[in-house]
Amino acid sequence: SDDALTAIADRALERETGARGLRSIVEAALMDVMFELPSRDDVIKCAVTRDTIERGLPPTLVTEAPDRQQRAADPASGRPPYVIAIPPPNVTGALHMGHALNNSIQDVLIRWHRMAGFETEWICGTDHAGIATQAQVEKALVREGTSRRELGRAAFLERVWRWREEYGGTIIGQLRRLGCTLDYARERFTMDDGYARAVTRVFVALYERGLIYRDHYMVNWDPGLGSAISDLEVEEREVTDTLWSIAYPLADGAGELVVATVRPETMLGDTAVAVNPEDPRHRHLIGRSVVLPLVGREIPVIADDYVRTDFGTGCLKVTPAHDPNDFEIGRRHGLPAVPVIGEDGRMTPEAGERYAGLTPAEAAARVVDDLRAQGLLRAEEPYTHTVPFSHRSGARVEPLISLQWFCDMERLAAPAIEVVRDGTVRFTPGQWGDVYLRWMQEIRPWCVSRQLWWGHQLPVWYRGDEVHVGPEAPAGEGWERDPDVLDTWFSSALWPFATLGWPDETPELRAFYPGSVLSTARDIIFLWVARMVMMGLEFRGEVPFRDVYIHSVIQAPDGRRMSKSLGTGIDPLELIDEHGADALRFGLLLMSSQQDVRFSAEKIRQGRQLVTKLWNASRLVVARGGRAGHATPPEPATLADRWMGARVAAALEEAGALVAAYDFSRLAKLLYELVFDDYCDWYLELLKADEGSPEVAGDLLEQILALVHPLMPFVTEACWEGMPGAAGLLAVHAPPRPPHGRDAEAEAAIRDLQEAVTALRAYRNQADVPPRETLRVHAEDGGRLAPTAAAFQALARVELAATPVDGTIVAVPFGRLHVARAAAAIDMGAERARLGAERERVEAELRRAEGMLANERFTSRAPAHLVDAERAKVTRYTAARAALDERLAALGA
RNA sequence: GGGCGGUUAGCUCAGCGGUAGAGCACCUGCCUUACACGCAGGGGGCCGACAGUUCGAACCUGUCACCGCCCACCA
Repeated sequence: SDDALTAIADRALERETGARGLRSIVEAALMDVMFELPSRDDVIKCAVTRDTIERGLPPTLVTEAPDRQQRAADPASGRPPYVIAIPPPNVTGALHMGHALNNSIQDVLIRWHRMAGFETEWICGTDHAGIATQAQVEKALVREGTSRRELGRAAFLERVWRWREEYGGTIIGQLRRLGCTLDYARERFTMDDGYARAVTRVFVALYERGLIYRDHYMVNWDPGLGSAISDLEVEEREVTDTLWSIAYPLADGAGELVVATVRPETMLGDTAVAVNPEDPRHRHLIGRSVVLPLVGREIPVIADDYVRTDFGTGCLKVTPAHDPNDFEIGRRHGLPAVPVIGEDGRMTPEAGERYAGLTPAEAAARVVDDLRAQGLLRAEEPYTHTVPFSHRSGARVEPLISLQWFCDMERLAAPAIEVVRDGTVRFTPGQWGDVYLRWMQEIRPWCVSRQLWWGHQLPVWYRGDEVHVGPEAPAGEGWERDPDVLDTWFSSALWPFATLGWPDETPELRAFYPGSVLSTARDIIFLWVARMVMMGLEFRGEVPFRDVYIHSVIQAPDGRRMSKSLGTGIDPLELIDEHGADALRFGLLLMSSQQDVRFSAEKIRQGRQLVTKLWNASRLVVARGGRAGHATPPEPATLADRWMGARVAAALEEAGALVAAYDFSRLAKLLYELVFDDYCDWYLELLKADEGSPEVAGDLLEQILALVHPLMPFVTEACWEGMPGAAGLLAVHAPPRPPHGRDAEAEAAIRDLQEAVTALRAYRNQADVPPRETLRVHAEDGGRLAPTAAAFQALARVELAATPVDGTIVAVPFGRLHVARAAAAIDMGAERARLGAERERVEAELRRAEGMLANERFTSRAPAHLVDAERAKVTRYTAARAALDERLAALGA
């Protein structure tokens, strides 16, 4: 391991000193390499259970990733670095399945590009998660019999910081267990000093550019939280309420108007009744007034297009203080707003003595009672509609007018729309780009202030009517800082550049902005992705990333959402304990898709099977004398070598395309098949039959390990370490090199071999021939099996006879195999039925193909190669049918 | 109310215009000295319904039926 360290240090020195003068990076990298890189034993720490030792099974790999990612970039290439900023997990959070999938994906991308020679940077860090964290600490305080208010702001914040020290960041350790090669050395936190500086700078700049302003406006008030929340934090839920019809007497005593409402308590704040100007039923009332029951206030009847004539009575009570629509109507007509529900979620004194202090629900009941007593209730009926609830606290959102800070989004959105339209930023799958655009085009102001303590306090000071926005209080006495903090997403929006030292022009910022890819779940496209694009463009003049990959959502096995509260969550850490991190990573990637998928434990088990397979295959190859570290690919000695080399080369090419397309499910599948089907089931079997050379087997294993490594870093690293000739970490291995290109001759020969071996195995099963029994076979094959005759005899356990033998005919696409075994051993009836069915299938296909060829419209219109394909099929099926006829005849049919 | 996605083998999912695929589960053989967390062989599907386009449709178009998600200020 000392050699490895030295080599890495040497390479780092050489590399970094040439790298665009990034002095601080050079020093940091060298320090890490020299003093902090764990030894190989730490990197590949294998927890070997008693069971695995006793049974000789492979180790269960549950280790942690290296502390420091290795940069293997070639600065001479001039390629831009490959950069991903992790979606910062909540500092107090625990790793869940979404994190596990998303970070597996990112690690594949990072490792893949690192091995491909890119300089890579995977920005690491956590989010302070204002509301979630504050809520957790508050809960703890309640258990201790105290509260946030009791402690006071300063003591409370101190407490949160301590909480963070104690419980925060465990998720980062969990990412290590997953094997993620983040840049742990440069871990950031959205509340660290440098980051706070960036947040302040952005707020002040946006204020100075006129994009941030303070206003009395209708906000979503979360009474549970005691704070305003943004539109995106509101969730509409269907609720069945009662729709009450209430009579409002006309002020002149000439009758009444009837309005309908599900919130009778808000009538206390009504300042008008609106009707549609086109409505003949009510037109004559416009400009007159009604007396608001229970209150006695005289309010006008106004005309507004917003009122529907086909709903309810056509009369709308207008409560500008507590309904977003009414708020707009109020602004249009200059109506006063009478707030009757306060920020504490209770009725205000303005609601009247009789109602003040009640909850809205209590007030509603009392209002209804009172109206009924006065004979003003006209009707009540059940009514199902959607009602806003807080995503955060679960409380029913109370729309009310409040003085808050807003960010005007329209100007910021314009260029962010453009970059997605013109493809500068590309979503995968592409449909999410449309979703993004639709939202951006109808973007509304963002309420960025929160009435919380944990977060970035607004850089705003007040003195009387004076307002100062800036990093510090202005000179002079009496300035008080705004107690509110910023929406957590405000700071998250700066993540791609604030983590790199902005607003300073640091070397990291110059080197690693803009990033390459953002990988995330779709639920934060608006909350986070869109805002990063806007802020990146506004403050760096460049998009923060070129590609946005939206991964699938993994649901519980029963199709419900995976969530702790539903009890449907599955803990990825337990899966790591049970199957190892590689198995989890692989399984999740295999599951992932363009659409939502249900979690299936089988996929994780499949991952584990691949781990085991690689381990066992490595043992075999090493035992046979295979080694790693060939400077140039060893010359293939056999057809099997050539064939397998071609398979690896093909897989390599395909894998590259799949990574580029973010198709991780297919990538996982491709590698699984390469290892199981091609390398183990065929090539290693051929190797055992001395039809492959250990030199090539070792080299191919090395390439396969390198290819699989981004998905399964632990087992591949362990296998690699066990190979003679292996030096250094596989993680910084050169990219897998295609051993040889296509090899038509070898591929054809091995295909013939596979067909013959498979046909004989099938025959053996049907004819109930013991696997150990060697069969005498005469091949009528036009010499097709000659190049692989020895392999054929070994794998099919046959002895080739030069002269014809009597017995059974086994058909292969290129001829017939005569097996010297009496057909009597076979269940004649069953065999005849089976062959008959097979013949029928072939016959049907033949008829279909002939039918197509007989159709003049097909032969004249379809592309030539498809017509040729059909002709070839006819030839093939005719031959197959003849062979089947022959076998049926031999059976005496 | 608007939009998006889904409906394919018992289960979880691929395939998206030219003979229906994988893994798991199932059945039958094998402890073949890398691996029984394995190997070999096999059974199983009118591709949600209906109509249309096409020489040809699981795949394209339309309608419908369920299921899921997102957006939305009709009291």
